[in-house]
Amino acid sequence: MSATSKGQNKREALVKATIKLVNNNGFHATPMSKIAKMAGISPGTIYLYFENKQNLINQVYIEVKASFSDFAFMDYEEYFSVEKGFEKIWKNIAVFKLKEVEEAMFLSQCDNTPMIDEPSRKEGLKHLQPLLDLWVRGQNEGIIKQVSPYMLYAFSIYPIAFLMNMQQRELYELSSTHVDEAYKMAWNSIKI
Amino acid sequence: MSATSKGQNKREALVKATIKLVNNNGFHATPMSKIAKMAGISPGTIYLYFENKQNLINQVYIEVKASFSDFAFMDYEEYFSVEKGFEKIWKNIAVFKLKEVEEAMFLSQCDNTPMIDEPSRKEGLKHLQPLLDLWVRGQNEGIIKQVSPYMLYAFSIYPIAFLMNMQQRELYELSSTHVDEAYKMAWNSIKI
DNA sequence: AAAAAATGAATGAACGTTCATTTTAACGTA
DNA sequence: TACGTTAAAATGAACGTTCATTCATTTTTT
Repeated sequence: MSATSKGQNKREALVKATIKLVNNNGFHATPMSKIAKMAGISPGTIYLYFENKQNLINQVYIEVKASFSDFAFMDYEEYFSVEKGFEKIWKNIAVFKLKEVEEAMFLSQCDNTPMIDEPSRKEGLKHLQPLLDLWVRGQNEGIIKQVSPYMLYAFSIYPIAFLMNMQQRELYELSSTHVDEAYKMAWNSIKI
Repeated sequence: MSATSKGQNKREALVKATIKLVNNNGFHATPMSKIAKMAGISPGTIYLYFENKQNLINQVYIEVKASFSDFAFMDYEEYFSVEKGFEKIWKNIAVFKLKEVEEAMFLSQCDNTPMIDEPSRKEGLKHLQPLLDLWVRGQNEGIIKQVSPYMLYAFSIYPIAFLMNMQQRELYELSSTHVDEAYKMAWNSIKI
């Protein structure tokens, strides 16, 4: 095995361990030593891949956010109708949040916490453009409500995070019927 | 000034300081010494009011949650029509989240973080019953969608937290027009 | 003068980070 | 292939700092 691919493995292991431990304990309550142990390497080795703890968390955030965005626009094409396009993206996001729970919870924690620095936050926001574009198109076609994209996001996408949270705390079971219900409510809240 | 009321003041100062510092730095990155300093007392004195740091944060969470709930049901009466009742509660919550930003951000961080222990989380959840009751009544009257209260909450109440977040990060300005828009979207998403 | 409240220096444990040392991989030569 | 040499990667004990918590002492109240 080449040094590079071995390096990739350790980096990957570090990222995975960070996500899991931060989910369970929070950023400042997960020591580098534990991250190292869970990744199966020595504490010192972390610093071959990341500058320091803050940099580690920022990088992990950016990467998870990117992977989320990739997932969100999987199989989405710009020539889709506004309604079909939205359905595709919404359901992608729902699948991600309900199946990739570790990553989704990690993002949710990062987004509601001062643990990520501002540049990395900005970096993570870049990828959502296609959805914004879709909404503008929908507004031009008279299909989507003429309100700020923040409003559209708040009422159609953001609720998924809450459902994920409840599902995770085992307060609520989201069957595929429920997901369909939820999608209808989401679409209903943004369509004219 | 009596010893009791002085004690209350110190306790209050501690609670306020905790909220502010945890908002800015996160739970584990706010030392007891800083909380004490901001509250204008000595570190040791904290332990006259709270068992330890975990207990402090749990208590603050429970109290802020209670104050949020009180605010949510201010001027609400059970004899209100479902629509009027929901509007009252929704707008109360909106005012709280947009005006009492410190407390709202604190709750948002607590709810997305492992910093609060499970019993305190449960404790904080108790107060929302009147809203659930209202929804059940609305469902019986055929006004409110026949879906889980989690779903109703996700699509009508939870979005306010996102708008608060954006407002706080100065990415979005929520005028009273926007609040009305948002209310209509919320009502629209739960009514049949 | 006694009791209650508050103090803040001291304690010991935990953590992020470093770096001298060891281990592993890569390469060149015969 | 086998061996010796060099470079790269990884290690983990040690360092310095920070922090939650305690308690002997001081200050305030009764």
